Amino acid sequence: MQGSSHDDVRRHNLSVVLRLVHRSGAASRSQLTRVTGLNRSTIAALVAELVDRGLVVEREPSSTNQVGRPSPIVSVSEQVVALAVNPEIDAVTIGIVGLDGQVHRRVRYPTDQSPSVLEAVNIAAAVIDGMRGELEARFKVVGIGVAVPGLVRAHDGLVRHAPHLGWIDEPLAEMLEAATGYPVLAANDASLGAMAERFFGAGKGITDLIYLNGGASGIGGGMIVGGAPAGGIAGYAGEFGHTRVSDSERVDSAGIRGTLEAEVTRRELLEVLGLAGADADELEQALRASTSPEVRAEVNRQIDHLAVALAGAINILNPQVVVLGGFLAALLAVDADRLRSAVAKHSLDAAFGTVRLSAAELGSNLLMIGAAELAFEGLLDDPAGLPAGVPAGTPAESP
Amino acid sequence: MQGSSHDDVRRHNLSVVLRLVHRSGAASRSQLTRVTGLNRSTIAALVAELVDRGLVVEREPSSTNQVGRPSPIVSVSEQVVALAVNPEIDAVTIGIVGLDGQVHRRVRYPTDQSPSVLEAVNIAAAVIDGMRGELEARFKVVGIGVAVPGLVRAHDGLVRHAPHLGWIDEPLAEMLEAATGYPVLAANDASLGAMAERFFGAGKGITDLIYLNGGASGIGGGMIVGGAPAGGIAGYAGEFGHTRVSDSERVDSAGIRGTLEAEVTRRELLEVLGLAGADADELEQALRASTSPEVRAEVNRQIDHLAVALAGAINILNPQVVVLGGFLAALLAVDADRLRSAVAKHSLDAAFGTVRLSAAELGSNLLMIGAAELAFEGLLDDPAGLPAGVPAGTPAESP
DNA sequence: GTCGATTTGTAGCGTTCTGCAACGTATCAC
DNA sequence: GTGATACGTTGCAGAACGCTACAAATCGAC
Repeated sequence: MQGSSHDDVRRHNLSVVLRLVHRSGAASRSQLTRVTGLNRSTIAALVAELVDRGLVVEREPSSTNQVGRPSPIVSVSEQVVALAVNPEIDAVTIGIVGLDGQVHRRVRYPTDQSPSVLEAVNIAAAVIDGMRGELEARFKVVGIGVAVPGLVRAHDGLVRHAPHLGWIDEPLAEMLEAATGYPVLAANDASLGAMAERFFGAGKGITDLIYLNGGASGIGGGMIVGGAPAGGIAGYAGEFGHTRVSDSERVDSAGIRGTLEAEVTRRELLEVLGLAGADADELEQALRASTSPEVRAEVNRQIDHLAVALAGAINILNPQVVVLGGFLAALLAVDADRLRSAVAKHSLDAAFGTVRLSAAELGSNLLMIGAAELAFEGLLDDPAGLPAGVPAGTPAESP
Repeated sequence: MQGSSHDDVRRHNLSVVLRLVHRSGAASRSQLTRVTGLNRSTIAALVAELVDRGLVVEREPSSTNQVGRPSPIVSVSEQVVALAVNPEIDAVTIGIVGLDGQVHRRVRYPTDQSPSVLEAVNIAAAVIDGMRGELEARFKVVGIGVAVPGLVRAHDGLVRHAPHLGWIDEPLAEMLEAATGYPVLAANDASLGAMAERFFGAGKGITDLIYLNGGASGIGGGMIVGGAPAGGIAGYAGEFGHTRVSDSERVDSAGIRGTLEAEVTRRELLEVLGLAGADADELEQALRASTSPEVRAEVNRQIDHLAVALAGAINILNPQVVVLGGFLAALLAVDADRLRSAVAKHSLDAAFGTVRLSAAELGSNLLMIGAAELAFEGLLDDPAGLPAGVPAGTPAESP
């Protein structure tokens, strides 16, 4: 419950302008005046300050087809980037992501076995050190965002429990910060996926959204509630995978019976298809192509269970859009009608009537964009907070 | 995505100060400076404006036991009230609620049968007309808030579906506004209950909270997510009653099978106890007193099903507190340990570890306070928005 | 190609609100 | 009573935005 003063007004307005160009990619100054409701002269001053700080650039408009003096186009500076890190069971992926959402570079560093925290940190730090020349020459790095497949405590980036990596209570953010010298934030991968889809994917402009992702190791999710990412009190929110959907004895990765994650699995789809492995696109292709009644039965079984979980979430959250990623998107693609009517059977008409079921749009860049967004958040909240025009600090010694 | 100007700063600061005294009941000016971070002189000016507008009053502190010049105590004016209306299956309740959360008056108008919208509006309007003399002499009325047992569209107060009242697509707010001349807002009763408990009851100061209420006609709920009431895209959020908790064939009021509302019912508790009817306290007494194994078995069955729904909600929302009202509070009171361990069995340790399970505290005033809060919301957001001035019939101020 | 209409950038001024510093005042402890 | 402390009060300065007037750039009509 804080009061605000003039400094806050300026900060807020800078933040609003930077967020707008961050999300839209580019906007004319006159568009900014209309959207923000601020005065022309104020927008001019705000944009000038953002240009000074090296966060945005102005360029002449190309051809407007409009009467009147042309308004300069404001777009995000291509030099401002965040680093994205995503440790997985078989690799650590590191990326350079621009403030405009563009993924400049992505390095996937495969590991023989599931990496320990120390290994993951060392890999990330080594890759980042390798890029440091490029980063310092061409870019201004605001920080590092880490997408972790597990529960992450929001405020300090402690990994409480990442079952598939076998991590428990690991101070990941702290370690990576010490190893690289950049500020580090970490969050659950699916929550970041939700944020990415919301801003740059299937949920553009949506204020209430549920995102569910199906991966090799289970089902995770995230939500946007009332326009803000909902993390819960400690950042553990969004665990849709452990929602109960049946009375069966199957257990999930957390040992809970009859849950979504226990009933709806990528592994079983691959098995019934007779495939050893497949990426998301291949799986979807195979499911569509198959005419086997066994495959069909398994797909139907999984769709029906997925529907129960979705209906429950929809009844509780009344969202506008449900975004499905990974193999859940494949289930939607194969039989959207069945999924829709199954959800309808378990949900309230009023709440489900307006819901759109969408497949995720961002594909393999999803987590890079989401993690980067996490790192950008501080800058977007307070564009004047960081020192203007100065790249991030010096590297510290490795642990 | 709006910019802010000077007017907004002032409005925001007035709003912050009024909200603080609204929730705390009273605070010294020096406390306000500390909490808001604003300057002494600014607080003085803000409080002076709120006093001018008749929204708060200042009084001399009684005994501070502190060195230094005593700071005036700022508290909400007792003249500012909202009207609360709650149509139910067997009565319409109307109340006068102060900005300090005090319920000045409550009138329960019983009906022979479930009232139609028109009847409910007419009853409310008649009762309010009856109070009008008092209202105009002693109070300043900011508006009417209605707590409806059903789905209500947030922005215009249309009752989409109130199953127990048999209302479908009724423009309740509009009708009551026309009948009384006061601005009217309406929302789901359980969502308002969540808000009331959050500000004045078991969830004081909590930012992430789930509220579930068990009534004669079913189970409703509401949530506070990240400090804000979560209504979803149309205000239908919080329907925990229709969460699936078993594979059984029992159906709930919406015709959905195996849901919380189908399995956990007040009626069955009364039946097994051999009671014809009982209020919440009597039911709790009877359950505690009973030694019958049948009663025990039914209680356990209901607790176990309730636990599934709570666990699902906790996994998804990661709240700090779960507040149970109505007969659900009785289940908690009878065997909190069983409920706790049953929830633990279905939820993630990290998410459930920190959750407090509480009984609702506000009892019979819950919906009056919640509905009034809805009506106050506009005033709290913009204390200067309504015409300034002194309520009618106020004695002239001394020179 | 010139002229008017339209839209937007730019510069200077005024308004509003908050912060700050100095001073006044009420209470407590001795 | 006297000093210390905390807070209210007053006057002034600074910061940010809106407003107005003017300049500039584009389009369309003739």
